[in-house]
Amino acid sequence: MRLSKYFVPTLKEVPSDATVPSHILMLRAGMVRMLSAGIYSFLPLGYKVVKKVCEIIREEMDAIGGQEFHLPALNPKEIWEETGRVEAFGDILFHIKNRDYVLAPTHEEIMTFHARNVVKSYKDMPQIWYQIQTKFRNEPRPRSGVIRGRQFLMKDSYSFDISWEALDKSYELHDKAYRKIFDRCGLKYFAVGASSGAMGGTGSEEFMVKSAAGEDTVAYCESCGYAANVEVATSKPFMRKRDSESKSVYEIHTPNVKSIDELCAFLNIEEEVCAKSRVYISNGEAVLILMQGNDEVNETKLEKVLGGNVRPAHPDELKEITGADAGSIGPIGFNGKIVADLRLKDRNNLFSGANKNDYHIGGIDLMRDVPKIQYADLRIVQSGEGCPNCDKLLEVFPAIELGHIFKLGTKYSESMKAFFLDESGKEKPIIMGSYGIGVERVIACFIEQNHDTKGIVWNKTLAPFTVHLISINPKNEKVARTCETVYNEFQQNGIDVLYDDRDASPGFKFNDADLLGMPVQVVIGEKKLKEEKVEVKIRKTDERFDVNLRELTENIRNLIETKI
RNA sequence: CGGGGCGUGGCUCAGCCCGGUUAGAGCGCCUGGUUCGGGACCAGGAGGUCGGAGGUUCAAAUCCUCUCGCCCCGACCA
Repeated sequence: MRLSKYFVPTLKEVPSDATVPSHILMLRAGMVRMLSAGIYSFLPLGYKVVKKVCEIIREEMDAIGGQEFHLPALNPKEIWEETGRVEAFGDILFHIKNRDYVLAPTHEEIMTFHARNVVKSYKDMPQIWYQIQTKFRNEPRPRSGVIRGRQFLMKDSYSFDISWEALDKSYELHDKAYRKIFDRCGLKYFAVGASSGAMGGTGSEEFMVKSAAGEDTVAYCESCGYAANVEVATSKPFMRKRDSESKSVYEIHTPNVKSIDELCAFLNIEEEVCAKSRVYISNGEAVLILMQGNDEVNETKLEKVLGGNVRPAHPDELKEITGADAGSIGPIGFNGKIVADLRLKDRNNLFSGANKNDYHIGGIDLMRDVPKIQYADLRIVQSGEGCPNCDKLLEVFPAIELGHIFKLGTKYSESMKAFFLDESGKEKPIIMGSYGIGVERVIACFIEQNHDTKGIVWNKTLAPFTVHLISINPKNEKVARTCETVYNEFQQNGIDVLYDDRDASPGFKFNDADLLGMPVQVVIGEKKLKEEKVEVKIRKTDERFDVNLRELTENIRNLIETKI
């Protein structure tokens, strides 16, 4: 492709509304343009990458027996009402105004609709059906370019099996396929166990990429591979022991002392001897939660302990329940359920609020003074704490979810009456799984992981072109003629080449080439041509060397095979 | 949905607080010429209802009200 005829509007300056590297670079490299918040147009160069990712996905899905479909994005609302998901999705689901249609945010219902009409016998299974298609979700806040959009491309697949054991196989196949896909794309990723959320189901795994632009927070152990969303992550934090002697309880006047830090400074004590109080409302009942020092309450864990939803008490409720405002609440004199984090188990000589504004209490012995206390793991895990599975340390960081695999079970087959007859002629619901990959996220994550100050650094798998051919001075006849020859020869040898034949200054072309980031650059200029040589540059390493013109194609082919 | 910020040629921004010539700059674009190994130079030129609507005023990019859009933080997130 000749750059002079190719629509690649590169930008020298950073567009003002982009902040994350992948977004900035996709705009600057002329891959995408925004149409509206969370809605992006892919330009030719960007779409070429999309097609490459899709092709890898297709190959790996086909390899596990997947069959590609193409389902409508426009769906009758009544199918979605069969599973109750019109309500479940709420405002996220786009509704068509002049007919009872919705824009599909995912396709469990539609796949199940087709399955129930044709998959009637145990002999018809297993099936793996997939598609790569545009999804629509009315995200309240799209962000980070294509990472969270209102319209996006997703590979979604669905497995139909006769038993849970068979589902395990389909799930395993997807797990392996996903790893191959992400490996082939050159992504550094890891898999975490996750709660299946509103999708329903019994088991799920998320494929994540570490990134500052991520919206999930995960705890990860480099050493043993333990990885979990912080919502469910556990750790081995440092546990402070009970002092050998317990002091008796005493009240301290602490005017204007609210936070743990203020308390520590005021009394000149360590954070570890403080029991921070939080009041939650669970099933209409006030529960006091005690955490050590500045440890934060993990509400997901708390909900599991208390059963059902929890919410923090409002300030006026606090006053009514405890007699004090936030900052002066504590376990002594609190009438109600008390749950403390494991880090406080059986501890003594603790400081906490007095349930009286501007007063704290010291010398608290949880064994002696708070007899009805219950203990549970309630902390949000933090970086540097011990991995629960090995003796190394955890790292906590934000991550982007690339893909998600679920064991759905019978949620959809039962509500939509997708039944089959087993060997004994008994009617049973189909056992389903669903599996998704965000196509644009694969691209954005790759760029997040593979860029430098000058631009994108593609690998040969995803690069829109393998070689970027730069003509230094196209007005020089020999340069122009040589470039044309090389360009043709590359193409005849199956080397996908982008040829910068524009009449622009060398620096301009070099910078564009670095921005676009093709793995290999071939520079043809008058100077080196005098010795029948051209310069070859590896984008990733910035390595440059001269190659004899006559050996160029052979050399580049070797380079592609071995070095990039 | 709460908080903050922004909206001025294609892009990045200045001007706004304190209203007053013809609304500026850099980049990009067009024409001609020179140049050609890391975002070249000279000369000439095109391009703006200052997001939109209403109001105040002799006078509004500038002040006020409403509205739309975009970004960031939070809430939410299959």
